Amino acid sequence: MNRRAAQLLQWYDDHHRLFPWRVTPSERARGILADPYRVWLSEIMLQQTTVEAVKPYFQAFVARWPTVGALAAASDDDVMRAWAGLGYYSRARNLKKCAEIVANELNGEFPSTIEGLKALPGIGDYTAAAIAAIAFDRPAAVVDGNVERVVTRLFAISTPLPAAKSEIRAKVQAITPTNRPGDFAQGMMDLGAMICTPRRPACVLCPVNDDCRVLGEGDPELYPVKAPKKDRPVRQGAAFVAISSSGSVFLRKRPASGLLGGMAEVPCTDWTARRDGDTSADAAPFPARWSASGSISHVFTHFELRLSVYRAENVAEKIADNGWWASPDELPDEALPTVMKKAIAAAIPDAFKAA
DNA sequence: TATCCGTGGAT
DNA sequence: TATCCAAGGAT
Repeated sequence: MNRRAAQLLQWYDDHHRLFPWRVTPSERARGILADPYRVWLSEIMLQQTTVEAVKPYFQAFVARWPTVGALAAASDDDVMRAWAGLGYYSRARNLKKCAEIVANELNGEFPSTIEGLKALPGIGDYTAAAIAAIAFDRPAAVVDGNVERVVTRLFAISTPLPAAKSEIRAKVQAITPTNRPGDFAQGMMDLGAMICTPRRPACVLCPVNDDCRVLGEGDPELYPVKAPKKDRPVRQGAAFVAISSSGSVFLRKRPASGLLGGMAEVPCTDWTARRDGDTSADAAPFPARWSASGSISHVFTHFELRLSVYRAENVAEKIADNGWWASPDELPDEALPTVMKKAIAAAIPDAFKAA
């Protein structure tokens, strides 16, 4: 084993983080293996998402659906409701598809190879390598944002991301040991999260600081070099919160693909970058006594949305038939993305407050 | 390769 | 307040 890997593994033994989905190094040494289902579920949830945000969702999912078979047997709507608030909802749609394939076509067993894993929906280069290494002890090159940062610093790779990805992957493959590749991968990610951080890295505590090119000759904070980001345009529209005489709110289901695909919404106008779009009550989906109820702003990855919110009370439930009416009790459990909860809260301030 | 796709916490 | 960014994938 190369010296970097040995030092990294020793550091991981001493300083690894504990997570509900993780098997500790000592457990692994005693022959306890990670459950591929839990590894897969956690890796999907952790894509572009912080550990603290994932923890309660992971616990709720494994409590409700302990096996891939149980998840495959769940309804699509139940899965989307359980995912609501975590973001990137295509992950939830692909999660369900993947569970069905594994449960129904693969005898309930996840593939152990990169190729087999990558063939499944929602599993790309990173996740395939992570599952192969962590759940099956395959010496796969696991490259996430943490590893990109660690490796560009270790080897002083100044090619901007994402062009540097292939170069980084080759370096990671070269230093990945055949013994304990899963612990090595998790150790590299822990190192990036705790020591080799984006700002003010704790190089004095780093187990491989004696072999880091950037630390010797430059400023680690300048790595990785990234391509410049695009600016974020503003779009605007109007949202309409219709309330029935019993206090229920009218909801619709969004189209299955695209932004917030398959999630619930209150009726909205188009979200347009144009400034001359109609965001008045005249744009309402059906006639009612609409009154202005403030506005909300929500930042997506590639645009900022400003919504004028209108509310109407005592709306006859028969007036709209392309959705459903959610009672105050049901509302918090609907598959509502955060932007929709904001819009509803602007019209009904206590809609999502604990009873 | 570039773009689309959420959310919330840290700085 | 503005920006970054966190265990990326699909197209």
